[in-house]
Amino acid sequence: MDAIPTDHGSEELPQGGRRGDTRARIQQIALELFAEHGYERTSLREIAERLGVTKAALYYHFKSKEDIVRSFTEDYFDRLDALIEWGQGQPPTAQTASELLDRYISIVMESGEVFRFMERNQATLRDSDHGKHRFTQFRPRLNALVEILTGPDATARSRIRAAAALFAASTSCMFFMKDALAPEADQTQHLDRDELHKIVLELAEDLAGDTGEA
Amino acid sequence: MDAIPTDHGSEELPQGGRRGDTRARIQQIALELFAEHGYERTSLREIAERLGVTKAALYYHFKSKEDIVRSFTEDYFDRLDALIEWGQGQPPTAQTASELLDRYISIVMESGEVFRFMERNQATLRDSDHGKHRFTQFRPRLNALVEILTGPDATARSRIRAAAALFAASTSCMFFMKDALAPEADQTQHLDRDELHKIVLELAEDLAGDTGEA
DNA sequence: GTCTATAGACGGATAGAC
DNA sequence: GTCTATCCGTCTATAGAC
Repeated sequence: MDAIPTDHGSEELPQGGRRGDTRARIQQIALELFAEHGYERTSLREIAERLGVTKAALYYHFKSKEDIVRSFTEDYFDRLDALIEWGQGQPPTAQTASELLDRYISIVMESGEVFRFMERNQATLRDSDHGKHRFTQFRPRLNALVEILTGPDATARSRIRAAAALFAASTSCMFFMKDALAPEADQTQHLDRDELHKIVLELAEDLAGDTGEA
Repeated sequence: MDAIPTDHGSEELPQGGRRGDTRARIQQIALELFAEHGYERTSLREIAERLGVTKAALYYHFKSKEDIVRSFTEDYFDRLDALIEWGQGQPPTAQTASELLDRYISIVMESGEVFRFMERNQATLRDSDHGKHRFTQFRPRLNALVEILTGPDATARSRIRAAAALFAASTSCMFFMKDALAPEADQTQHLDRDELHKIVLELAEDLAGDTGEA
């Protein structure tokens, strides 16, 4: 379902294909369990069990538990950094802002479970070893994105609104992509990804676009 | 700084008053560490150390580690439930929506570290024992708040915007209350609570207010 | 590539003295 | 109300056979 970066020559799994890449299966299961029950509450034994192997096998594919996390957050941050770099090279127009938000939403939606995992394990990520490296560093990236959206000399109000646009966009995507509204809700339940993307983009634009000059 | 519910007759600590209530001091330190380093990565030994007592002492005041968490989330959810109940008793007007958002923001801001803790430990809370009880249950409460904001027959778009308003409001409050914009930012840095409250309220109203009838 | 076995550490929690 | 001492479980990680 979600794009797990294979970071080495990956063949297509033939639809539910069991045999294939153990490494990818580890990532998939780990991500799922980390997101659902939390990083620390998910033991390697648990992951191994779900895969039908033993703990020791995991260590053949990853050098540590944290390394598993790195393997899928890495890709996400690479995309984000690419977006920032792109944004910094654009003229500071409203058009640029809209496109930035559009791309940002795409990244969040395509990252699928990865973003959900990060959202739900913030405390863990912030504290972990690789938190000191270049991953998990939300804050500087958020600031960079905000600056692209508002320009360098924006008021506090503008900055807050820009940040809120990003918060709202990503959180909404996460929340409405899987958990949906309510299990028993009757109405137009199946809003597909494109529909959701459109609604969220519009909402983010409303926030980031109003610079308070009225 | 933050309102830690003392849930028994609490006297005022005389300004930095060391001696007083050990129970309250445990809550304070625990909340701080849980929020900063994560619930699971914070051991009771660590908390005890910071207080200059031993682990065993903690068990005199709380029956378990999770019980410490319960002691400060309980109050937060009580306030939220009270807000929901209030909202459900109001006429479904734009005025009600604004006031709901206003009160919601107040709750988040006054909860201080508690909300931050919950945000950063979602995975843990969702999974924990008391997650099956009445705490940590964000989802049903969010749905209730959304329904008050939009009314029962709202479009998916309206609901998403209302939810986004709540997401954006709470996250913005958290983010800009302590971590501030950027450490080295030059401009109007010290926006006080009232100023922040106002900006966030306005932004939330913009989201929740536009029902797409234009 | 996967297994068995185990090291080595640390966690939450309790008993009972003071 | 706080301490010392300890139990027991689980965890990550590694060594080495197959």
